[in-house]
Amino acid sequence: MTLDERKKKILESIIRDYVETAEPVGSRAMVKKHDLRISAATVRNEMADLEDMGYLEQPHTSAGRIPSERGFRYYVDCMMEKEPPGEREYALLQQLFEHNVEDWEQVILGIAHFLSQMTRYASFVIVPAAKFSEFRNLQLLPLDQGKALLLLLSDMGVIMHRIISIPELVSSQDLQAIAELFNQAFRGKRLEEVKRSDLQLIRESLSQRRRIIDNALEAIDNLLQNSRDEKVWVSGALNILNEPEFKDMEKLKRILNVLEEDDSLRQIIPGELGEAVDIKIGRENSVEEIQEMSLVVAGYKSFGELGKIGVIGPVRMEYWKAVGTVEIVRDIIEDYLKGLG
Amino acid sequence: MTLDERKKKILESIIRDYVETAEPVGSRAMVKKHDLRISAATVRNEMADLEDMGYLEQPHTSAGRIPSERGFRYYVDCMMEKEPPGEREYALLQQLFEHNVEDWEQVILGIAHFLSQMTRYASFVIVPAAKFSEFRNLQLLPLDQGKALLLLLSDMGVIMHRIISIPELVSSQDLQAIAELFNQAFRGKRLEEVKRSDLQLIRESLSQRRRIIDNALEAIDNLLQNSRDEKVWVSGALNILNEPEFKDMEKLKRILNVLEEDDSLRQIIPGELGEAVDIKIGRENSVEEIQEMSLVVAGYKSFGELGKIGVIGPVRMEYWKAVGTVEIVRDIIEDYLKGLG
DNA sequence: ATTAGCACTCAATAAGATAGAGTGCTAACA
DNA sequence: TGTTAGCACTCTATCTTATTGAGTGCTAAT
Repeated sequence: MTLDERKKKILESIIRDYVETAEPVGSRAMVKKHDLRISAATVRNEMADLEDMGYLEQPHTSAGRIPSERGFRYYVDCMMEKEPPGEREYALLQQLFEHNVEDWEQVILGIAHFLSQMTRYASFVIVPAAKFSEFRNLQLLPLDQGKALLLLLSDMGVIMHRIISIPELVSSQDLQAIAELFNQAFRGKRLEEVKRSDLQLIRESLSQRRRIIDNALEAIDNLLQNSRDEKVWVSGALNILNEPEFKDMEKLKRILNVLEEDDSLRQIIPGELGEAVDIKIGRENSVEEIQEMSLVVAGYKSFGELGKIGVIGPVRMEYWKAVGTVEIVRDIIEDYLKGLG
Repeated sequence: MTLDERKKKILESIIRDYVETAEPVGSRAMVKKHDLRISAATVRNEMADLEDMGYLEQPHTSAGRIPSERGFRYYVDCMMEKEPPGEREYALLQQLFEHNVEDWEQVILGIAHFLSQMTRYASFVIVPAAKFSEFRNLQLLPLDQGKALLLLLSDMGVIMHRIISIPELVSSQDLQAIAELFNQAFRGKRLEEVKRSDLQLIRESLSQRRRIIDNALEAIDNLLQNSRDEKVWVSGALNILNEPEFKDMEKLKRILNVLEEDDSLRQIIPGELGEAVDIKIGRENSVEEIQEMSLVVAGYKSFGELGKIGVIGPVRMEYWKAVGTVEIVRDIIEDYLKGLG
């Protein structure tokens, strides 16, 4: 289904006006604003056509037109030119790396935060689950008075550190020996492959020093159970307070609650992502609570796994800006992570 | 200024009704509800007195009365009996410690989260700045391919871990020697006392292996600069969406924004705290944006420093519940932290 | 194919009417 | 002297009714 140039022009004008004002767009006002060289009556005819085709809709008979979700979809697929962020924003984004003090998760979080500020929509990041990363190294370091630091490293960096208690009389060599046991058993394995039965095996193979082993095992076991899932972060959720479509308190509550709950978000964000930025408009989302919102998501490679970053905003979204910005941010993250390897 | 029994009873009734309904309380309805054994007319007289004394106010001449901030203050100071959480909640709270996998900051965060669920207000925690903790141990562990793990421990646990790059040909003994240098210089010092000049000193005293030292120093220096401040966490901020006094969107925005910004919160929460739970009602708060809210805060001892935990809600707050709950939660946190030592 | 003109529609706003909860005051009562 | 019933009055919230104005669809002329 392809539209002639004039219809396209009109659809685009309506979309841009509507995105800006959140009000239905009338024929007269539109002709004036964009000074198209046709009359309002002609525009009305074209609008009626576009409505028949399903690209526009009318809140009520005597109101202007607003783009339907299908209208947005057509625009996004066939007409949109993405708009990368300006020089100034780009420079600010780069600055985030100058004081590179944080660990990489923190850096990505910072980037996501900035993404929400640039777009004025809520942003989210999904960091792949640590369970997919590769076991590198387990360390047991003696601390004072019957305590030791258990340290677990994978190719993603430090995955866990926890202070465990040990008998008073264990030597640092003993600890190293125990750690070595873990290392031999697990080196190169993915964390998800480390099963409880493996843990059990180690326990049995080394029955002396049982207390240390037990404590270490318990910590690791807990880690494996609790960190199975990828991490989800949202920032700038309050941006939706500025959108007129959410002036209704009930709607607002529903949506903010969804944005606050990790589990809901995991469901919302598409599982598979291609190279290109993915857009879900309104009811294209399967989760009911956010069928009045749109998603713009990009995937990034993180230690061989798929991470995700994007924004979530009203259907009446500046897709051109959102797509341009998310894309750049994705590229920057990938570059950064590549630099870490 | 003390009130006779009847006035107290009336003030309390008004407060409880108003807290529950958020509506002005009229004489007739009140007499019926609480079946006081006096007539509405008498109550009206008493109300007029209480209004003269400044404990009640009238939104407009023909409305009922609502408690003034001073009224709440009187109630809180002279009449209130705090109400600890029920058995069931207490049990749930205890459960939080069963799967004690997290590090202690995470545990405290979990407790604060639970606090917001119990009270239905926003809760906050302030964790004292790491700069006050005592340097214990610096470790440099070799990883693969020109990388090492820098680990900084204080009495508060692991303060920092960061992967730094090192020349390919450094032995594990070399790393240990370097770490030992830091340890001798800093052991027992408070982090806040470690000055840049000290760092400089180490750098000069060991000019070979400069690259490792430089990288380590930079990481530490960054840490010292960036972790100066205490950490603030808020949870359950969305609870205020349920309060009728914040149905106005502008008010809501202002308040949620304050709750989201660490710096604003730091200003809001009183710096000094005694043994008892501290209550700030409405305009007793100095920060303008939250002068329609009340604070209930308790301090807890954390590694010798003062941490804070509490709730923030509308002036029309169930102070009795809030105080009871915050107090219990504070005690539980202190017990927990004591157990860590 | 385009456009001017006109009757019609409908939400949003304003203006007026009503109801109801609550007060303050007065006078009677224990 | 403290308490209470009664009553006139006040004021908001709500409901009704008009009015306005932006916008449409249709028809006829260009």
